Amino acid sequence: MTERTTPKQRATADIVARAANVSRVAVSRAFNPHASIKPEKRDRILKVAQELNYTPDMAARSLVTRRSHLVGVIVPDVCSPWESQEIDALTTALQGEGFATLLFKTRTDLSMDERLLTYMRGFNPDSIIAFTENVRPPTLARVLDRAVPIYIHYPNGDGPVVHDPQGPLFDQLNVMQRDGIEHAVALMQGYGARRFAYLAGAAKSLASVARGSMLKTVMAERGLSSPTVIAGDFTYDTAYASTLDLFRLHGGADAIFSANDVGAFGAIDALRHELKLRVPEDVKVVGFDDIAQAHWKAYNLTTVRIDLQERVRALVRLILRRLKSQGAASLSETVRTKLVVRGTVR
Amino acid sequence: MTERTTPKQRATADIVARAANVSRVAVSRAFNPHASIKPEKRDRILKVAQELNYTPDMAARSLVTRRSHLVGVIVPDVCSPWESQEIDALTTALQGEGFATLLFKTRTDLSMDERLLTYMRGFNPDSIIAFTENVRPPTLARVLDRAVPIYIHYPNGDGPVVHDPQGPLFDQLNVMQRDGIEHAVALMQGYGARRFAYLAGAAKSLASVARGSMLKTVMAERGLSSPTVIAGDFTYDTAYASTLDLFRLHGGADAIFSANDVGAFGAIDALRHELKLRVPEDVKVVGFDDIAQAHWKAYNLTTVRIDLQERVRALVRLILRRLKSQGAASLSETVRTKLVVRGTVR
DNA sequence: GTGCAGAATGAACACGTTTTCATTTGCCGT
DNA sequence: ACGGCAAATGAAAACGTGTTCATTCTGCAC
Repeated sequence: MTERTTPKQRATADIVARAANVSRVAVSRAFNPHASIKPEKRDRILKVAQELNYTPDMAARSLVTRRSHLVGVIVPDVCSPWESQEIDALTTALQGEGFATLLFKTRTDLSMDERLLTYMRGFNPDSIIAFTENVRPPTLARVLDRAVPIYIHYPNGDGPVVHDPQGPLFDQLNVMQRDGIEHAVALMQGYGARRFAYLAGAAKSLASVARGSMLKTVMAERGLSSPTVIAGDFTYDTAYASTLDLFRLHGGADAIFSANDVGAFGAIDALRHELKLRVPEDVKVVGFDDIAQAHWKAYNLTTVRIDLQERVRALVRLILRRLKSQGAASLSETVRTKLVVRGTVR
Repeated sequence: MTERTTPKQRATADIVARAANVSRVAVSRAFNPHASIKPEKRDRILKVAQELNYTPDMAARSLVTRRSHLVGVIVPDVCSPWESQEIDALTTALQGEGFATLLFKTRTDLSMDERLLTYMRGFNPDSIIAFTENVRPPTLARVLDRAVPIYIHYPNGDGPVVHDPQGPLFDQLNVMQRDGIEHAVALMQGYGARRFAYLAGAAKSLASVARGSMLKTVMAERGLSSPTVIAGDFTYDTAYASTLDLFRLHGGADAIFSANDVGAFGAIDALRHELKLRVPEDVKVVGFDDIAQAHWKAYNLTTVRIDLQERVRALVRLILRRLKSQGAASLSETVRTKLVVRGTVR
C-alpha cells in the first residue's frame, strides 16, 4: 500500500520469503499454479510479493525449467504489411499464453546467415517460426537443439500434408491455396479475361512458387493457356517496373494475378498512372493475402485471403502442443484460403 | 568437420572444456573478447566449440552478468507502417550490436496494462523503448528496476531539451519538429492555401499534440489564422471519415496537415473518391513520417520526414551509452525533421 | 485414541555461466 | 642466474530459481 521502501536492490525470492516469514521454496510454489501449497499461504505470499514489486526472474527460471517462454520469429522485412500483421497477431496471441516474441531479421537478400541462427540459439527459444523462405527446417534443426521449428508448407496438389521424411523433426502448418485461386480464376474468366499474367514474388520463395504452379494447374483445368510469368520480389517498386515491362516488351495481359497484395498495388499504379489503362475495365487484378490496405479506396483490391486469426491460432496451437508433449512425432495444422471480392475485377 | 556425433544433449561449457582438455573457465574466457587468454588456446577452444555446436547460454550468462542482451520494445500496433519500419531498423541495428528485440503489444485502446510491464520485467531487458504514448517514464521506472527507459520527446518551443526533474531516471530522444512543419506551411501558403485543417492523431498521443501545437505556432507567425482541428487516431479509416465530416459539416479547407502519413492517405482517398475534389489543385495535403508508401504513385505524398536511420542510430547510441556507464545521469540525443516535396502540394 | 493416506513443508541440490582471487607461468632487463 | 612484473590459469563462489526427497502436519475413518 504505502511505497515508502524503494529498494535499489532487485527483490528476489529470498527477500520475499524473509518478509513473509516463509521458506524460499514456498515463494516459488506460490508462483507455480500446480504446486501444492495452502491457499491462504499462497495469497499472503503473493500479496507481500506485490508490495515488494517482485516477479520471478525468467533467466533463472528457464535455467532449471528448460523453458524460456520465448518464441523466436525470423523475418526478412518487418515492414512488409503481411509480415507485420502476422507478427502483430502472433505477439498478441503469444502474450496471452505467457510467451514473449523474440524478433530477428535476416539479411535483405533473403540469405540466411548461419551465424544468426547460432546467435539466436543462445537465447534458447522454446519454438521457432521462420518467415524466410530459404531457411529450411533441416538447417534450423541442425543449429537449434532444444526447439522444434515450424515449417510453413504450401501443398501443390490436392493432398494437404507432406509426410515426414526420416530427417530432422519439425512441425508443419499447411496453407491450402487451391480454393481461393480457383475462385479467382473463375471470376476473372467469367468477366472475359483470357490472357493471364502471374506476377511472381521472390524467386526462392516457396509461397510464390506454389501459388504460381497452382495458378497454372487451375487455369489448365479450365481450358486456359499458361500465364505469362513476370519476375517480382513482393515489393511495390519491382512490381511496378515488371508491369511496365510486361506491357511494353511482352505483349501485355488482360488479367494479372499477383503473388501478394503489395505487388498488386504496384501493378495497379503502373497500369493507371503510367500505362493509362483502366482497372478493372482494361485489366483485371487479383492479389494475395488480404492485408489491411487492400480495402483502401485507392486500390479496393480483390484478393485471396488467408485468414490471419485462424492462421495465428493454428501456429499457437502447434507451439503449445509441442511444449506439452516434448517427445511427440511431427505435428501439423491446416488453414484455408478464400477469395474476397472487391473492385479490381469486374 | 565430420558431424558424426549428433549429441541429443545440449553442449555446455563443461563438455567443450573436456573435449579441448582445458578448464571450463578457459572456455568462458574464449568467448569473452576482453578476457586474458593465450590466443592459440582461444582459437583451439573456439574450434572445438564450433564442432560441438556450442554457444554460451544467454540465460545462465545474464544471471551472473546482469546483462540480458534483450531490448524491450512496447508497441500498440505492429502493423502501423511507421512503427513497423522503426521496429525493422531498430532490430537490424540492435542485432549488429549483439542485442535481440523483445516485442510486446499493448492493448488496442492504448491503455498500458501494468500487468504487462510486470510480466515484461521478468525477462530483465537491458533497455526499454515504449512507442505507446500514454506510458510515461515514471510508470516504467517504477515497475522496471534494472533498465532505464527511453523517453521520446517532442519539444514544443525552441528549446530542444527538457531538463530532468527530481523524479525517476530516464533517457531522452528529442525529435525537433519545427523545421519540417515550418517548411510545409510556407510551401502550402506559397501555393495559395489559407484555410488550414489539422488532422490529429490519437487524442492522448504526445506526438500528435506536439505537432498540432507547433503547426498553430508556425501559422500564427506567418499571419495565418488557427487551423480547424479534426479528430483522428492515426488510422486510414478514421482519417477518411473525419475528412468527410470536415467538408460536409465544418466548412472544408484548402490545405490539410495530417499528424501522420497513413492519415494523409485516408484524407486523400476521401477527397478524391468520395468528395470528388482534386489533390493538390483543390486541396493540398501534407503528411508526417515519410513512410515507404508515401512515394507510391497513388498518393505521391509531400510529407515531413523523420530520418529513420538517424533516429535509430540515436536510439542505439542511447542504449549503448547507458550500458557503458550504468550510473550516469540522464542522457539525451536529438534528431531533426525535413520536408520531402512530392505531388500533393502544388 | 490410533492408524493412515495425502497434503504441505523445507534442506539440499541442480541449472550453465561469469567473476573473484590466489597461484603459476612466461618474459624481460640487469 | 636472478628478481620482478605482467599475463595466464584454475578452484571456488556466486547469480536466482525449480525440483527432488525425506520429513512433518492435517483430517478422517475405525
